[in-house]
Amino acid sequence: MAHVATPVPLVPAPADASALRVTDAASLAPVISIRDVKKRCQTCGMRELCLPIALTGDEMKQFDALVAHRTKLKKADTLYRAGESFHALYAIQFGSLKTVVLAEDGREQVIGYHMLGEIIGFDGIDNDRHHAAAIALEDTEVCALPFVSIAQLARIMPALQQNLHHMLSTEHSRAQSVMLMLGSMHAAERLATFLLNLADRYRQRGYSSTEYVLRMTREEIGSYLGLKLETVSRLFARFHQEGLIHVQGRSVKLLDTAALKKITA
Amino acid sequence: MAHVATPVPLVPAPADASALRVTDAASLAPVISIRDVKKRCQTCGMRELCLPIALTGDEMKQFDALVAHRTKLKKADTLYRAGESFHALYAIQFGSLKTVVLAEDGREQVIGYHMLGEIIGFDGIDNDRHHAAAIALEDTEVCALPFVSIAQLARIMPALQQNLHHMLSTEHSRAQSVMLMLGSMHAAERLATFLLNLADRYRQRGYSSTEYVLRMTREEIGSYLGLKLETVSRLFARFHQEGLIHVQGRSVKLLDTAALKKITA
DNA sequence: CGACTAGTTGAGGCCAGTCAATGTTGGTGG
DNA sequence: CCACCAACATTGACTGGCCTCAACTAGTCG
Repeated sequence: MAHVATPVPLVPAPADASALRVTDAASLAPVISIRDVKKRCQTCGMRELCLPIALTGDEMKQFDALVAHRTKLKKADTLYRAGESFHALYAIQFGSLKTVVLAEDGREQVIGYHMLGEIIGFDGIDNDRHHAAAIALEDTEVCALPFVSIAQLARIMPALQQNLHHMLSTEHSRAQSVMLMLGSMHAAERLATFLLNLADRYRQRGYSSTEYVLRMTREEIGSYLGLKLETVSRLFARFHQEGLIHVQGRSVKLLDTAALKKITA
Repeated sequence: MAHVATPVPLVPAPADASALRVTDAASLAPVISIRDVKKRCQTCGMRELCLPIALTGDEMKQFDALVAHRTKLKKADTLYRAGESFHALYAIQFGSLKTVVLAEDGREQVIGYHMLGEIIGFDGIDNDRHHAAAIALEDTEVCALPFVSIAQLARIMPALQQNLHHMLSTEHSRAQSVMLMLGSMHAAERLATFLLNLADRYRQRGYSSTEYVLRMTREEIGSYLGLKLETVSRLFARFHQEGLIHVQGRSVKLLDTAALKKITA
């Protein structure tokens, strides 16, 4: 069963006064000295995609200082649950997560698939509680960025403010695209859109855009696309047969992206 | 046919130097003096729901000063189109608008229905272009809030910054709910959810929550809900027959909200 | 008054869902 | 290392909900 991740301090927290309680959520709060966090934004491979893009060296240092801690998640671990109090955004260092919302009757729907370099948690800002839950799909590591600190820093650092606005807006645009997909596309169009979208995001990250490994089960993909797992499975088979892709379990190879693109339009 | 609205200055713009070109989009830019805008935030009935909530009197004045102009829209007028350059958010004074996104093949999907007191335009922040179009569903009036000014003011006015973040996040949460609806609900559940959502929003605005007039056609409602207009029409008839609602064209009266709520879950 | 748009209602078809059986994969412990 | 098990995936047969097509009505505006 999935359990809540207990953030692992990279270095044992010292017992002296420099130890700082970063958050108020007792169950999640690690006692950890900020000075002891080893990895820094300056050396982070993801900084090009993260909040501090376009910051000067000095600004970067200030931003770096507010990173509360890094959290390691194992597969199926929960980063935050729906209804849980919000205090931080999370930058994904590596790995991937899904975000899910629950209907009142218990049905759940995957509404997001997030990979390294992306920032999640925006849904908690408006009423200090998360609407969705975030669950790791594999071994994953995230940086916790306390939101009050970000907001504070954004006031004196226009570039950071702009980045924050951009990220919030990008999330919104992404959501709009998903709505378009769910509202007006057929099953095959949805899957093709999904496969091409993944290809694009892997390409942006310097990975192969034609060959990748899915991190979600057929059921999770189906949930994200508003389809049943059997439908997803059948579509994979059909695309494979038609020579558009090669599928072997979760390994996917796009063979004819032009044809896939044609399906989406 | 829908045509782009030409914002009507409330007072003829003077020809002197105080005339200020508020925007660069030539076709949309009204030449209007900021000093001549009559209505102020202080006297606006919508200020409780708008960006300046919780601002002090002095802060409110500063915010008020940045409101570039008010725009009057007739039914079917376009406030902004997809692809158009972004420069302002819009606060809806009265009336309502739909937001629509277009797929590459020309299909369009309604992704939002916005009423007085709401702020739209957030989708343009990330790459300075709007992703969706906003179209008036009736005679409507909006305040244009230049985004650079808002951002600037937010840096020195934490309450405004917080409001801005909240609004962006609320939009995100709303989008998540729509995704849940489109991805995992049946036709009847979707319509019931829609009707109850409208009831709630009218209630928040001090209107009747059990009796209201729809501003959208069956086709637009269907597009928003991912259904065809015939399906929407049939569902209205069914709900009516079952005594859940009373429908007469676009006038709706909710008779059994408990039963409607039950349908959604 | 005619033309047009919006809405209703019916008949029939198809796409995706449901139910069910079987195959495959990956992790765990003997 | 292999056997076992559970989770994941595939495939087939059938069903049903929503879409499509179509005819008709009601209301609106020039």
